[in-house]
Amino acid sequence: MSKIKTTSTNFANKQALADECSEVYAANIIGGQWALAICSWLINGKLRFGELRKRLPNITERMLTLQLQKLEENKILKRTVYPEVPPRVEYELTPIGYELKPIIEQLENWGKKHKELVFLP
Amino acid sequence: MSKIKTTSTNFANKQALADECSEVYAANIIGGQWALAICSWLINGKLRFGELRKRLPNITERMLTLQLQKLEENKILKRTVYPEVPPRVEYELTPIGYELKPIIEQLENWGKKHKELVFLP
DNA sequence: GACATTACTTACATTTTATATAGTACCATA
DNA sequence: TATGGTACTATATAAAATGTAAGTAATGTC
Repeated sequence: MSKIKTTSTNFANKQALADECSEVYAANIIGGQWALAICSWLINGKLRFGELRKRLPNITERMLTLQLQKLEENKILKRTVYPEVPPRVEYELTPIGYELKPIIEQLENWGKKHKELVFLP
Repeated sequence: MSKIKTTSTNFANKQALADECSEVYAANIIGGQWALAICSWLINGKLRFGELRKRLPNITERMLTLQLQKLEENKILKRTVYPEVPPRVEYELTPIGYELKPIIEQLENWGKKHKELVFLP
């Protein structure tokens, strides 16, 4: 999809870190700008492309497509195409995708706590 | 520190998402290339600048500095300068920083599981 | 035959993030 | 006076991620 340079230092560093640090590896998978938000929505059940787009008001179709593709490649979600016109495509978390649920919940709690700490006197 | 354009669409989107999604907000804080790795090391106790650098073999001093500054700004870690020559600077997680521990552990477990799923037949 | 609908592609521009390389300040010690 | 160690800073460049705008395919309905 998007072209990454496998000869770059950045690529090498990312690989090396991900190899020895599973938490960094995990963060690389769900760390895209929209990836976590997409997963958060899908935890409540499958959604169509257009439904996701509505729930992420400012996302462009291109970005949504890219993020969904990346998540599909990483086996976080399953894409189902129905042979209809106009097309209908549904996205659903895989089992390993659903296992992100407790992590997302904890991130949410930590985030709320951090916000209070930082923004309130 | 690094200059972000507060007038960009990207910035606006990030803000909007982080505002309504605390998990995305959290991911933005610990999602830097090296940030999570730094936190992972500091969970075991305070470290000096040079010690961190040794533990992250490929990081440049500039990157380490930037990430540490960002983490300090976000109150994830505390920086202590000792008035000596040559200088000695220690970095230590704050209480809210230490609260990342269970998240990091879960991310690590999930990452390991995901690796098995993807890389083994 | 023109049009609407949905889920994408493609080409290109901009913004953000990361790396490379060189330099600085401080002062104790040689 | 020169050297060494530590934790940075400055500037330039490369790479990656994100955004903009336009198009495509398929087919049922008007």
